[in-house]
Amino acid sequence: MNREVAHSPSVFHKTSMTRCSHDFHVNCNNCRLSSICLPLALDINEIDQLDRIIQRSRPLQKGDHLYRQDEEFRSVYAVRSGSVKGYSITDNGQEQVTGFYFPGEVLGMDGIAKNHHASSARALETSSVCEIPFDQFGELSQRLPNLQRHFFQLMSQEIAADQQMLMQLSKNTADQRVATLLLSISARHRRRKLSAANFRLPMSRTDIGNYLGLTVETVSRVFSRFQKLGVLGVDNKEIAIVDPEGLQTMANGTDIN
Amino acid sequence: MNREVAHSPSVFHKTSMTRCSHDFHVNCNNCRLSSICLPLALDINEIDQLDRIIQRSRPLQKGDHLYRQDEEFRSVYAVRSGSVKGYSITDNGQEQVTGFYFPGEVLGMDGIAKNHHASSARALETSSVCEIPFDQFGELSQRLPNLQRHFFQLMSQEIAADQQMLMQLSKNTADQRVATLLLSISARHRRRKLSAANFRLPMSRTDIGNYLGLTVETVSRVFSRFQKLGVLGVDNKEIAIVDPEGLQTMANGTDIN
DNA sequence: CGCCTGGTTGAGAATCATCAACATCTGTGG
DNA sequence: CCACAGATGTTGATGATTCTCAACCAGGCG
Repeated sequence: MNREVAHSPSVFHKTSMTRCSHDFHVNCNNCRLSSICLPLALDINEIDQLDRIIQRSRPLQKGDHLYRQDEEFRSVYAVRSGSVKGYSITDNGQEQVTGFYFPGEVLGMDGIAKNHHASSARALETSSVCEIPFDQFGELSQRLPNLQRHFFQLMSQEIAADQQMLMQLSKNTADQRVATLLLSISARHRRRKLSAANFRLPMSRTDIGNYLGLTVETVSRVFSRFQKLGVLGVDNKEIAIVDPEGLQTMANGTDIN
Repeated sequence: MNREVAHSPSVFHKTSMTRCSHDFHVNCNNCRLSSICLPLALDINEIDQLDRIIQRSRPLQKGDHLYRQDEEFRSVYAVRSGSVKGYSITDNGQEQVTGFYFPGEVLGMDGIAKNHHASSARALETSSVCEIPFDQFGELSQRLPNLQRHFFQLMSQEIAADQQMLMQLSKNTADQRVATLLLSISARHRRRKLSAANFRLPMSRTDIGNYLGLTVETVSRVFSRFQKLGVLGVDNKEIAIVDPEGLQTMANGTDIN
């Protein structure tokens, strides 16, 4: 059971003494997120088998890494609470934010191909995650068709989402991009039975800009403009969607079709 | 109407397009592409099982669809010859090219999630493809760990590639985007043991622009500029990479950091 | 209290889109 | 085989969105 690896800086590989000390009672069956997370397609017995390979550690602090680019790939992760930012660094040292992950969402799948993580992931706030060792997961999904199928679907979803994002970056204005991101975050809150209208953005303006292919300044201006138009309420990271329809219109492109 | 080729015609070795693609008894075992395609990770016996579920139809003509957006998802496809364009249509009717697929490459995986294709795919030229019915494929990969693993990797690769593309669109100039695309196509030719320096682009300038988030005019100008700089030879769709290093420099960003 | 990070706002600059004209290619039918 | 028409590609002039540079403000923390 000694999987601790000295060369790895990830928190997961140096928490042996704290694992299971507080969280042993959390499992997939009693997890509020099971209906939108990996267990989604499984029956009780299957969930139990999945649960047995999942590792839960103590919460990550803001800024802690789940994994780093080029590190050996071992696991995929499901966010349990908090939020996580995925990003990668180009050859010439620029950062590109590749996604934001909220509770119930799975990340790390881009590392499967090369057995090394193609991106890094760090907590945007205090967060906890479930680690799913991929070797064991592969074996398990060999035995559970439902699990295999669901994971295929999960990866497919990620592909489709990324392509949606390509569209964003390729065709949309700054206004449209920001509006779309806010609507996406709103929808993900709704999925978790949280307020779709009022929420706190866990990421910085810089991260938003980076993700959307815009500068901080532009993002800030868009927020201000939306507020002035009465579509949004903006108080630093607190966001209120005052006029959802209006925001949707902005996302579609201001001009009438 | 004689074509007066005023610009460096010597760099071109016209690529012959007359390869016979209607082999009658094509199978994965005798396919030239098996080492870079789905069979990659399988042994002879396993390839045979895979081969048995693959359907091969007569070649597609230029413009023919493999599948259309929103159509029910049944299969993924591997390109055997020719080339394919993936694209989707937004709510407001705009087209977004999501990828170009060359022999040995697999497409259609974005349809798995919702059981409906999230994009369309059409042949850019006369092409043949292998159709892989996904139900059977799922069952088979249930029995063949190697196949499951390889397909996980394939999807992961697609995710990583899309995220790479996000970076492109988000951070790079027109020059960098075009340079990167050309280098990508070049590398994929090399993988198939074809000339990495001289090839024919199967897609239109419009498609390139659409894919890269640029207008046709911009793409055209970049091509002209690269030619003027002695990096490329451009004769309509025939491309000669005259100075690969130079092109790589353009892809990285012209300015030194 | 002052520093530092993160956010906002303004003015000017740059890249790329748009509009427009023209050139070239393709393929179809005479 | 040629002629023509529509599609595709090229080039130029102009303009808009967004970036860059810069100043300033606000909040958190030593």
